[in-house]
Amino acid sequence: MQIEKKLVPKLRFREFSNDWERVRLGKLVEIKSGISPSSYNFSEDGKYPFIKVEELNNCEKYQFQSRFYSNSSNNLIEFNSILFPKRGAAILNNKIRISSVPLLMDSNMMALKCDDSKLYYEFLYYKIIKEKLYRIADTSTIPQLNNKHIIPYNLFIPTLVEQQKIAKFLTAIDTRIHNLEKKKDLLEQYKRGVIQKIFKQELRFKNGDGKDFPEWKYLQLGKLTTKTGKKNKENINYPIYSINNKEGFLPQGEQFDGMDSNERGYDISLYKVIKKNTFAYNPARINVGSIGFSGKLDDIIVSSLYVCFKTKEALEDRYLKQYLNTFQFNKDVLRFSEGGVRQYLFFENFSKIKIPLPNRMEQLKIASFVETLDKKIALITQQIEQSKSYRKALLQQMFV
DNA sequence: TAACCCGTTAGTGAGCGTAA
DNA sequence: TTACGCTCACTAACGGGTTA
Repeated sequence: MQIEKKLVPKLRFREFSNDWERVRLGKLVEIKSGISPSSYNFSEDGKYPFIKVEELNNCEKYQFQSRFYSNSSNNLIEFNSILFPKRGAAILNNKIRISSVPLLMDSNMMALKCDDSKLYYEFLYYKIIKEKLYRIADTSTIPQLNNKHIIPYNLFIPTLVEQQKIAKFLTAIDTRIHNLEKKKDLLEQYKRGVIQKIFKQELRFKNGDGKDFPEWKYLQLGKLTTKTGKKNKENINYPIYSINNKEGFLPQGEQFDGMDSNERGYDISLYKVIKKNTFAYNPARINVGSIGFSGKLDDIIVSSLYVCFKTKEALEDRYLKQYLNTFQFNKDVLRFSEGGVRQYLFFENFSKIKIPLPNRMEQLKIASFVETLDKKIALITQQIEQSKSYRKALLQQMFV
């Protein structure tokens, strides 16, 4: 006997009980593709924002920050349309947004305008987020989505009232995530401001007796650090690490598509061995923040091009770690970098950078203070992740 | 014939290797 | 140590072919 699949989601509001209806998406939406920017005359007083795939990275569900505006109403996308990329890797990243105003868009994007009497646009928005664009798209060469994928796509929908209720519930969770992200932004801004004040000595700590700490010295990093980086001459299979500008030290396999230099057949006997509590940076990338601190990582190796160093007794690692994130340090990196097409900061010039040096007790006070802010930021980040997991679970269970 | 599709090329950023 | 080139991933944009 064939058991008919019940057409209702696992998780549902109590007041609804009807089966969901199977429909073809093509019958409920108007599909629009964007067109090439060469078709528009952009001007500062243009009425309509022009959105490219790139803009989807830095915008929120409804908010866009366009760099281009045009008065052309050619191929205008109505507000409350669902926007997403139709070509390229952005499909894999599932970047879906809703237009809050009429706008223009690039040829690599697509928009769906719902028939409001049958399909609530925010319900469709969450449905596509749940289904994921790449599952609908062709992914043979460059991922792409066309009308042929949208028109025959079958989905199950409840009544309009239930659609709205589901969408509003999920929107409330999105709002919570948005507020937490805003809070995190503010805290990060505050941290930047406070760090600036501390290093300009507009804000000073007192010692345990409530008295002022001694005046700061200003010393070159060459006097406060020692270059390290013994070669892996014995060709030992130490774990191989990279350093990137977001996470610092990172297993190289994670940075490069699951393959590290050893697996690629490179000569790791030239690599440098990193011990605990060592700083390392890429001299061609330190200008974008590619510097890391090994902390508890011990006996790992990095590419021969990295500059590695340890701090001397007068300089606390925790203090230096915070100072490396300051505007002043980044400014000095640019000032002391050399080169033609590409800028480099090798140890010789790195050593010339002067940094403010409080006594060790004050360095630790400063580090502890900033680390407290870091902990708060980490806590909010964790709350954001939890909310996102909750949202993901709901998306799985509230749709058929 | 306009709209759509999609192959292709150019450009950019990030990270690393290696010859001189 | 230094400078350049390579690879990979990604986006922007053009433009010729196809389709409705």
